[in-house]
Amino acid sequence: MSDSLGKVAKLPTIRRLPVYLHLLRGLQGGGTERVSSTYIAEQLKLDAVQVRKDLSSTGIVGKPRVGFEVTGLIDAIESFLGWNNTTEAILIGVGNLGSALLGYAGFMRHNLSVVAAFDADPQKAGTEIAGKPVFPMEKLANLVHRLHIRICILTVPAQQAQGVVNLLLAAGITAIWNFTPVALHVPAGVIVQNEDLAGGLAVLSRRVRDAETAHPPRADESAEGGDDAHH
Amino acid sequence: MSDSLGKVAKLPTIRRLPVYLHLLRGLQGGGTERVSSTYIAEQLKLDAVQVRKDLSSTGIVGKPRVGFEVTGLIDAIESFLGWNNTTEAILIGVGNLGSALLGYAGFMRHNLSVVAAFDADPQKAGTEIAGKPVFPMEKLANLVHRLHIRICILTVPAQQAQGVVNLLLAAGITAIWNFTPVALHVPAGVIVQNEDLAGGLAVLSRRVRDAETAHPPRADESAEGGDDAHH
DNA sequence: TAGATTGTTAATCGATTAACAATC
DNA sequence: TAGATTGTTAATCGATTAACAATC
Repeated sequence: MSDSLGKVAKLPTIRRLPVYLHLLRGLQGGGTERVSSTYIAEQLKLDAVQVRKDLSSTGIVGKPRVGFEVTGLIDAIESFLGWNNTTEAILIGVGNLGSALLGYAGFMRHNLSVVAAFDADPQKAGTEIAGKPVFPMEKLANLVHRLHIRICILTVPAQQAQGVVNLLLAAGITAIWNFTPVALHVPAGVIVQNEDLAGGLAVLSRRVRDAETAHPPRADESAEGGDDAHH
Repeated sequence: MSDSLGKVAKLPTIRRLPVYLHLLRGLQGGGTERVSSTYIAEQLKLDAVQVRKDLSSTGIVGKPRVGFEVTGLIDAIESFLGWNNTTEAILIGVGNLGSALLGYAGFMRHNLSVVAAFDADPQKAGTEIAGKPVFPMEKLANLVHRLHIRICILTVPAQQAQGVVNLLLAAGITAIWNFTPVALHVPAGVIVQNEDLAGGLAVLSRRVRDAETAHPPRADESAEGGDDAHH
């Protein structure tokens, strides 16, 4: 039963699928009809075997000697991710990041549609951001029930994260895309997907620091570094 | 030499460090002086051994029976990530996401300071967003050189990504935090850190889809799904 | 001392990479 | 057919988890 809509795919594979999708859409726009795993691997700096394995987990099969049909691949990936039919979501916390995500065109291309936003600040209620209405928190439960919303994008300040999540759970939300740095407490069966910008920044910072240790910056800049980093 | 500022740490470990940091800062704010790996593991839903291994890669040592000093841990993690002295960066592409990141307070807490933004749209030049000046692309090379900037946050449309990266490379940028879905082409030695929102959304989408397959939604909503997902 | 906690070494698990058979 | 490409099975690599010794 769990295989009826595609094989089981590993998390790293799923993360790579949107990258394939982006490349394939470009090819499709340019009129290309078939593509080989070798070509995809070159373009994305991946291993060709990995590409084939990733693609095969969506259920698609290629033709030896020929490659894959671009359109078929796009359909397979979209279908595998559930991106072929629109899912509605709400967003909570209309600060900098929340406002940006409201206007982020990428979501619609991925068929996630944010239908409403909420904020604890009563000043924000009644306004619109990127064409999306902002409501006070009191309206949350009612709207979620009425529209059968299951997904919430969480962009509130860290201190309020768990409190808001409790409201979401009470309202019937079953999946949370969590942009806060908080480990949310939810009952079994509720999906929490942590989107950790700080984690990415940490990796970047460390790589920059490693590179500087290997090749120290020019002497005319020495005032900036080299002070207390040694423990 | 490569060990002088901490042991080598795996990428997953580095990604987790900011999560520890957030918890520890909360503890510090509450006046807690010491903490055990067991407690941290409970709070963050991690394995205690993993917590100890992660922490030990920053160079810190705990005391058996006692635990770790909160302040010492914070210092060790910040120092390990290079977050104890401010690094200056620029941002290119002041759209929705770019604007949000300009105002994203999280960066300052992590000691990355965005000093200027750039945009190809001449209408945006001369304005300020979140207190940060927006310049036309022509000023890029000059400012990067003058301020010895090495890090760039890239939030331009996908089509323009590689072209802008070429400008960045010419200007002397050596590290790019890439928010576009494009596999950037850079020479060896230049750091590219891909921050892939679509990847996170893909994982969320797939998990939601899996959950729905296991426990289908109520019958009164059947119009929404179950159409063409079967291959 | 006894007991709790750290830190390390070994075992397991999962993902990537390599080798190769299948096929158009 | 010959050759290129797919897809799978085995081997390697890396990260997590488990077992246990060290220590305050």
